[in-house]
Amino acid sequence: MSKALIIDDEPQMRRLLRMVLESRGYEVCEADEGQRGLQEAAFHRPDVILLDLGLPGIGGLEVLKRLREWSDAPVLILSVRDQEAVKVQALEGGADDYVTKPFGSAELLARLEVIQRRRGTRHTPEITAGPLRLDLLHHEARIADEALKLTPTEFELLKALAAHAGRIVTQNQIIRQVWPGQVSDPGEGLRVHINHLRKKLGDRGLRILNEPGIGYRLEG
Amino acid sequence: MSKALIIDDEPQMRRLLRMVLESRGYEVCEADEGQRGLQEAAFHRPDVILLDLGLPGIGGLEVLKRLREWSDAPVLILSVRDQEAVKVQALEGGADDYVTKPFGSAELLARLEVIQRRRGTRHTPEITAGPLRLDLLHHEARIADEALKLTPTEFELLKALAAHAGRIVTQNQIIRQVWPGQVSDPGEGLRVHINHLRKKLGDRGLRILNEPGIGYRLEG
DNA sequence: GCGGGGTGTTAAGAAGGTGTGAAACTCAGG
DNA sequence: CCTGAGTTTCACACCTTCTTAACACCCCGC
Repeated sequence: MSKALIIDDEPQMRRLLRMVLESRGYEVCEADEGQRGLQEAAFHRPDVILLDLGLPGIGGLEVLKRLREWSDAPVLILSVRDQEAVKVQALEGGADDYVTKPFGSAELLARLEVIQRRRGTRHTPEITAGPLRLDLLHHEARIADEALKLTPTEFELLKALAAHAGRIVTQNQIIRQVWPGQVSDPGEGLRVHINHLRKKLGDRGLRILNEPGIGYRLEG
Repeated sequence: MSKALIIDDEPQMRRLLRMVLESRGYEVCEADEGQRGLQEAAFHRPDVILLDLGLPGIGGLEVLKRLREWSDAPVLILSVRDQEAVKVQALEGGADDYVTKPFGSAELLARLEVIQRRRGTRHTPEITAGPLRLDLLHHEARIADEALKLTPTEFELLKALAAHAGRIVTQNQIIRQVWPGQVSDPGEGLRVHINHLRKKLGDRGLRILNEPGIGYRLEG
């Protein structure tokens, strides 16, 4: 059973959506405003999010932006006609599809299933690599349920490596991710942080290997 | 066992509702008029409220409005046909669902359970974390039955931490929840309130730990 | 053996985040 | 207008983290 989150300020629209979704077997939660929508998303980890662009307070685009900081959940935009420009912005900002009000329930359900299948129903705000689990929402790292105490830079670095676990990650790629804004930094301190990470990882089945002249590889 | 409050001016309707509800195991209390309904709601803290829109004196909408100033209890509206406009107003005013008179007992009970379950998972009237208990409805905080005297900000802050007790809560997450509307505030005063909270928590098995550069964690 | 590029390790100063007390400000109630 | 609770701002000491620098090392080709 999939969980869906509705973020829309109009109670009638929420009610309509809830009926349609629940009739199809979705578990539904709602938010009437962007801020609360983000909280609900963090709390319920919905499998799909229906987001109205015309929200009061922080707008739909802003909600999407903040959501995408930690969540990969598929997002279906609900828009009215004459919002073409904003719609494009939303799609560029990480939305998966949109429907234009008014819409039929059949169309809505169809698009929902498409974007969920496309994403593979994966929405986890975490990265796993062997025994390692990174909780991006809480900035927590665990190896087999044992918490690691990492500094922000170390966490970001490990995230970069774990996102492509088993494959080489270029020094440039790492630097761009950990130190945004730097362009062609020689990566002075990178070696130091790699060193720290290796010590903290210890001997628990995870190793950071060096590929001379290229970058690093996380092996588990 | 759930408590239900009936607010309706027709004695026959109250009698019918009471029978249906009690047969399902509800504990029932009644009010024949809006003002009294609010008093009953405050006194009995019902788990669900059945509210007739066609009340004499202060109308159903007004009752709902005043109720929502302090209560999150799910409200089921009882309406007659040809009250579409008012029904919509009620839903916008915070009602959870409605049934149209005349209605079958099966439909009534089904809707009751839906709106209770809907509120039940999330809108928990309280949050607990170890010895700590937060009563969200009355803004009361207790540690092992000993009341804490918290300011509104401190309460909201503790709520944010307790909702994810044991896990890190990012500074951004805290700021967004406690000071909605701020965007990228550096969180000047956050440290001060954390300080106050720590003093008030004292040494009672609850600690607020800092994760430098990331956020805070409530440990119990 | 020697030198050079890249890497691992360590230490220390620089930078930035945090704890804390007190003062300034806001705002409702008397 | 004053008062007091609550909130925000400020200043400064303190601590963690980041960066920088220095040096040892290891693998190569020469």
